[in-house]
Amino acid sequence: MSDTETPPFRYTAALAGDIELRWQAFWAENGTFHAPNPAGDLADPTHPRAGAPKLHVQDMFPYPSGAGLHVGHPLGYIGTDSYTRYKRMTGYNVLHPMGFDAFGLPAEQYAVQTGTHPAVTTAANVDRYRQQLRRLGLAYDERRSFSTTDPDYYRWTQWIFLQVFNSWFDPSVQKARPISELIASFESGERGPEWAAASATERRRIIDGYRLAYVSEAPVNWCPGLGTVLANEEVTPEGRSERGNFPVFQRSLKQWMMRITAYGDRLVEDLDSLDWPEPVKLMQRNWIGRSRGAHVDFSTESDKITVFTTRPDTLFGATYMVLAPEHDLVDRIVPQAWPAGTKDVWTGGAGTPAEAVAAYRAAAAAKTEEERTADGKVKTGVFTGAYATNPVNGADVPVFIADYVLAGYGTGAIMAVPAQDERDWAFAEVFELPIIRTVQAPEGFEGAFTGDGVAINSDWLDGKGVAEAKAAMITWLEENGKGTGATTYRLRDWLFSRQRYWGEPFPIVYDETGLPIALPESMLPVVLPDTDDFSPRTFDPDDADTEPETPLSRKKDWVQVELDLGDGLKTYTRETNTMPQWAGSCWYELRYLDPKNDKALVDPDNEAYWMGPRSEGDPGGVDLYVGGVEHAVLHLLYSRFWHKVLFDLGHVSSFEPFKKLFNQGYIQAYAFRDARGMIVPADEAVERDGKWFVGDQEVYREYGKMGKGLKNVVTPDDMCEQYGADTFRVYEMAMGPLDVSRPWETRAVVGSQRFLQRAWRLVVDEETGGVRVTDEPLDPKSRKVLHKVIAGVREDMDELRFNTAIAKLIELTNTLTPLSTVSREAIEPLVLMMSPFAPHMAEELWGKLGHEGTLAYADFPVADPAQLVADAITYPVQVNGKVRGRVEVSPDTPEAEVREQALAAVAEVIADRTPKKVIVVPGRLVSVVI
RNA sequence: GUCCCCGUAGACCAACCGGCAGAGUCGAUGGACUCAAAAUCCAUUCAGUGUGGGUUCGAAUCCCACCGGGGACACCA
Repeated sequence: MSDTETPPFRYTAALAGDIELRWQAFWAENGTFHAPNPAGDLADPTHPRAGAPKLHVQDMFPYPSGAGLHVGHPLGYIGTDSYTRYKRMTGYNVLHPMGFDAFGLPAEQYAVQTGTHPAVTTAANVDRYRQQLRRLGLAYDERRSFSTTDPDYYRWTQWIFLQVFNSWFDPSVQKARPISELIASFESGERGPEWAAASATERRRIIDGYRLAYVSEAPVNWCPGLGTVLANEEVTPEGRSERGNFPVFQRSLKQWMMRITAYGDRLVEDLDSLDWPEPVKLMQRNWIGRSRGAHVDFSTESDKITVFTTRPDTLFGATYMVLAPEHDLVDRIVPQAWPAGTKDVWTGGAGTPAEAVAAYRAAAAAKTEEERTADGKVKTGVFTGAYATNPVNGADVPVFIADYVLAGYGTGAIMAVPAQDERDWAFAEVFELPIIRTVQAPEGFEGAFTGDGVAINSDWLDGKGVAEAKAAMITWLEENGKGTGATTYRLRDWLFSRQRYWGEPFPIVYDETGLPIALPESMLPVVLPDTDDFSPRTFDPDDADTEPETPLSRKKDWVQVELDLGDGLKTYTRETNTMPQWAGSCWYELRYLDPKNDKALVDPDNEAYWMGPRSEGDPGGVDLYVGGVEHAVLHLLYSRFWHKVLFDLGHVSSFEPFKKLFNQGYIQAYAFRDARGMIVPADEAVERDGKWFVGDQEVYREYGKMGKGLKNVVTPDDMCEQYGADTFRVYEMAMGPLDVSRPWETRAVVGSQRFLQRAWRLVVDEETGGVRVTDEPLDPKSRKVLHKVIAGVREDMDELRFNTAIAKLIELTNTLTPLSTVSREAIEPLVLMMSPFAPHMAEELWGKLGHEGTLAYADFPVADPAQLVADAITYPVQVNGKVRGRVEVSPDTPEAEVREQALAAVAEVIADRTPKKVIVVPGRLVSVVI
């Protein structure tokens, strides 16, 4: 291409780049996108939006990787940027911040690989991300940006940890309360006499048992390959680590936990107050897994076995019991020899119950999780030799162990009711156990009946429906001391410690008792000590018998610390675990509100303004939160939990962090393999006659994530270089609805560039650079189009339908293009409406149209209702569903008149037949039935 | 296996509460400009809505079944 032949003032990538860098500098210098707070340092009563209605829109912040952004990453950011620019122009005080989630495993692993300190690589990555985002013209209030690794930020992460540590959950009010209130209640003696008799250390231990953050020795997910323990949420159903895909083993280790289970009910129930996609709500409900039912006690000769059941109404049909193989009671109930009546299939061929149990346990332990849960697998198990007594009818039922009962759920023991449970049915068939129906199944029904029906074979329950029978049975159990109503959760407490370096240190020390002591707020932040020795101790991924070792524990001079915590100067030992990656992202939405506040996490006035509830029942929270569906459980559950704790303790007025959630789609890309199956660079593939070639070699197309592995990465930098940021933004927004995933196609980007070029040309003469716009009024027909487009664009913007909004803007541009004069009446609204998507070009044109400064606070165009009324309506006239004619009438024509004209228009088709029915749909069509 | 979402021109996507299947983009074809090409501009092209039923005056839209794609859950008592 020769520059001399391109018109000198054409909107090319080079010109776009020039305009874009200029406006980005302007916005930064003038603080154009600073949002005023009601209180504190960021308050600004002179700001055009001070005191205006607020709108808090947020993206899930990125984890800055070494690879930088590809074109898929900013999709949501551009969406929220366009949306918030629009809302700002309609009068809102918009908060649209961006930060960086920079602690965590990947940064540390990258650092280990490269031998560079994670602080260095993280800072470099954050820097690069900032540059890339700035280049796209994203309108962030940069004063509110932070990384979770900033000590000023994680000081407050640690502060929240202290709040959690210094609280307990009071079930009587279903909320967290300060631990001091619990201590006071113990000291008053209202919680029994043990307190008075307890030593100081014992008292601490008692209290520690109530805290929302606590240390416990419990089975946890130990991942030798990563050298750390993991939360349940971080382990895949296959029993491997979500990150790195290493084997995970159950080990009993001493770890920090957070009592998220206390919030199970509220985490389920408050979902109803949220405007979230249903699938995400469902995933959270599934994960929490609340079930209501009863604990029922079955007695054996020596012990009592408590089971959890959701179907206490079927107790009369319980014909055997099953314990998880690991259940504590198994060894105690196993008798010396098989009792009389033991069937052969029950013994697994073993000579004694003890041998059978041992053999079964060994076999179960050797199985992988996949084998254990394999679809359609036959039930296995073995008789323990013991019998228990069904509390409702005194029947003796055999007790089995089987791996279909999980140790970690409920009590690890079940009563088996084969007639009403498919799993129990399958087991009963294998082990020849009796099946007694206790719910009337439909005629001819085979198998376990889990539906609703009338109780049968159940003595005093007979005739009751399932719900009624459940309630009656729970009452009976409680009155007879055989059980209680109970609710269980699949959700486990949150394993909160990691044996890694790159995370927030705990604000915790230990004294000689080995019990944890919270550091006072005045000692925050506990700064992560610098070290060259940051590599975690990892192990052979398959070696379960290894012990985690925290990198911080090697830093002896840091671990041993002299402090005065009220008892004079003493030596303490620091906690050497660090917090999990989720900690920093659990509350960042709050810090954006008041990022510089060093007195409080967030000033209450600022929190109430940006996130407070607006009406009764309103949970408050971020008005719009946009991000990928992959955070449906982990991040969104943890942050809801922390938010509720902060709410209970009075630090925030909203009881949910994110009122509306929107899941954006993904941009994926084609990748190509040659005949040998090797990936070839996607940008070298050329299409010919429906086939793809690199040179003369045919290659084969597939579809997947954009990434190095598939050699199909396209970066925003490439796009800015080739087309400019505005073109890139318009393309991403125009290619489809924000929530739909779609393939990237670089060659289609030119369409968006052409659109911007046409719009540019409406204002600027490509040869002279002069402004072509006149003050002559627009012709009436185009005016109608203009107002129709304004009305449509507003509607689309409000609903986040950016693709259709852009289509309307293109339509308007295409309407104006052939006109001989370019009227200001049309151009100014067009420029304003384009500005959310192509802000740099719009600013530039706005200036050329004679305006000073930025258009960021200009009023978004409003449609004139008078212009939205059509001059004439053309009614298609259908006869028996087929269009047979048309009539054109003025919009205010009465229905009867339309009907008459329509019938006249199709008189020939109707001929001498009599219409059975004539339907006039006002403004739409006329349908004649003959 | 169960549940959820989605199938519309060659590709990406529109079509509001059931009312004439097309707003926009790419591609393709033709033309203008050019010595030529690129870029740009103008014009044209193309589906009857995954399949089969049903409801309705009228179905892409609602209902049922099936096919295809994507996602979630998968012994949670």
